[in-house]
Amino acid sequence: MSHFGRSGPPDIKDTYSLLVLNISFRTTADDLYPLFDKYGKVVDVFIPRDRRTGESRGFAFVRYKYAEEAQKAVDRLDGRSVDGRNIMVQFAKYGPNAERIQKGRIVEAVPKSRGRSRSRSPRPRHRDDHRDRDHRRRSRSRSKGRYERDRYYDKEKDHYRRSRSRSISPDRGRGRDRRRYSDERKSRSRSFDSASPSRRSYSPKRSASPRRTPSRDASDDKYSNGKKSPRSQSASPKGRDDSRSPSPHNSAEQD
DNA sequence: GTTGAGCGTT
Repeated sequence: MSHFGRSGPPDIKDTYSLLVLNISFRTTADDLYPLFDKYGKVVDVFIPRDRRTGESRGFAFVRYKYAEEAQKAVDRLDGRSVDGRNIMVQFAKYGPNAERIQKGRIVEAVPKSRGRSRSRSPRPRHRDDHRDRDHRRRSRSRSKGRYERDRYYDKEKDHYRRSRSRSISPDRGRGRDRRRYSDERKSRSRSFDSASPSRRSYSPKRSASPRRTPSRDASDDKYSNGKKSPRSQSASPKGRDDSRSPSPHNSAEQD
């Protein structure tokens, strides 16, 4: 039973989710499970991964069966050195089962009886200040470089859109690409053909121009969510590439 | 090979 989150949340009825932050990017659920399981009954361990790269986002969710055990793990593992990084363990708040928190005001934390009378690390937490959660997932990291690049294309986006609106219809370009990449779509990411400068035959000067509109971006994300990223996202990084290369054609990358 | 504030999936 090392596959957590493989089939979604197993049983979230009386479990308490803990948020583990500051973990290594290569830390897996199997690495955290034995660590947290020592302090209590761990029901599930889930590590969110990036949709595009599939890399770990640097935090995990450990679900305990009892709040007291969870609190104990928080107190014991909080600030602990894991994989060379000192992790931060705290109770999850914005989780899917956050309703119980506001309803019963349980806060998923231990009752006032125990309270956090033990010892708490006075770490500076400016999380409440940054309420823009949507901003964090975009510029989570080195993505900032892309962010600036997107802004740069933003001004050209309008010009680019006008050009192709009166000259080339989107259906024409897509129809051709879709026909050619019929078999590539299965193995290749859709982001590639959009970001490939060589693919833009009708606008070689502009080169890479994702021209991402909010609506398009949302749709694109949904597609990636439902079909493009079915890979396992749990403690099994072993067979992540085995199920994504059914094409015997090695020239799929070359045009 | 990179990054480091944060809150999650079938």
